[in-house]
Amino acid sequence: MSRAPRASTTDAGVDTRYLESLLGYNCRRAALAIITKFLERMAVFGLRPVEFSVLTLVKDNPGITSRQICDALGILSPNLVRIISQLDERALLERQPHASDRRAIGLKLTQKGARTMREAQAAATELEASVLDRISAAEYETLVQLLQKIYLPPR
Amino acid sequence: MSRAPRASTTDAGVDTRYLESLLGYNCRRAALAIITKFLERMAVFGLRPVEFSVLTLVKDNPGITSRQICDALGILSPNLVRIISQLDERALLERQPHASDRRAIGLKLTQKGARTMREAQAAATELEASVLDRISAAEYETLVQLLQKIYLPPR
DNA sequence: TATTGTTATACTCTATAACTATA
DNA sequence: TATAGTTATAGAGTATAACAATA
Repeated sequence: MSRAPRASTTDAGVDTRYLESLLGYNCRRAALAIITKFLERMAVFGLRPVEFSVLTLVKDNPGITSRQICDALGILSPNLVRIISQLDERALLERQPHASDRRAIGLKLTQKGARTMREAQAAATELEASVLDRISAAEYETLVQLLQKIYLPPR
Repeated sequence: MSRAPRASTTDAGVDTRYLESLLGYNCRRAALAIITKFLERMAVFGLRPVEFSVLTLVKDNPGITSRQICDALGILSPNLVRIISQLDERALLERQPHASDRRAIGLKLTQKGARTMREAQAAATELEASVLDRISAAEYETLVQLLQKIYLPPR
């Protein structure tokens, strides 16, 4: 694990080499750069990253519960309540009684929600493609796979 | 840019494939996983990620100003004031009049700060090494380089 | 007129405890 | 006794406006 790579020094002559050798620092800076563009592009749909993620899970898993969303996204249930309520008020999803468990609530997209997500995911895919200005398609695939090895439980 | 990789479905049978195809999502999840370990490991030094980053910059750039730190880390000056004050109160760094600009304040580590950072950076390097349980040394190097291509201005 | 450091402040995000209704 | 969803609330993190001292 070599501790001193290439980027000697940043803009104003500040030595940032040590920080740039740390994986957590680089992940966070890269995530921030990408999310900033995501925020700008998704503003037209009124969707922040969490809302986009929640609606994606509801789309691909009709009848999913809040608990399952929390587990999948790593967020806490009290913090999901308002998000779901607001998406419901905006008529992007609807809550329906769960088949077997009367404590739980199944979620599914409304027609409006489905339409919005078709457009939003198309925009997200465009954004993904735009990183190919900086890295090759092969590097992109490698990057995604390596990131998943970092945070996904080993299979 | 292929849109449906390997990890079919997560723990509770939830389909997360689309999210896992997005770079921003993967970066954020990986960053979160790494930062969680960082928080645990650095608790003994009482250092959060920002404080670790600030002290690192002060260590490698004695006399650095708040403005330069803000630029390098991408944080806003009003939010740095308290961080610097607290590090000063803890006697980890000290403020000294700037040589040429009487508006600015130069920062440098105290002896205690230097000692703390020697230990903290050793711990950080250990943490870096621990990701080699999940990826190879070559993959590690590749990952860091690709992440920097994402967020650093092209050179 | 612009910049460094600062205060005050607001808004979002994240985290914990505790309640209800079901299981 | 445990779980799904909820409420209330506290603490981080992040954002903008405005000021004093200096450039």
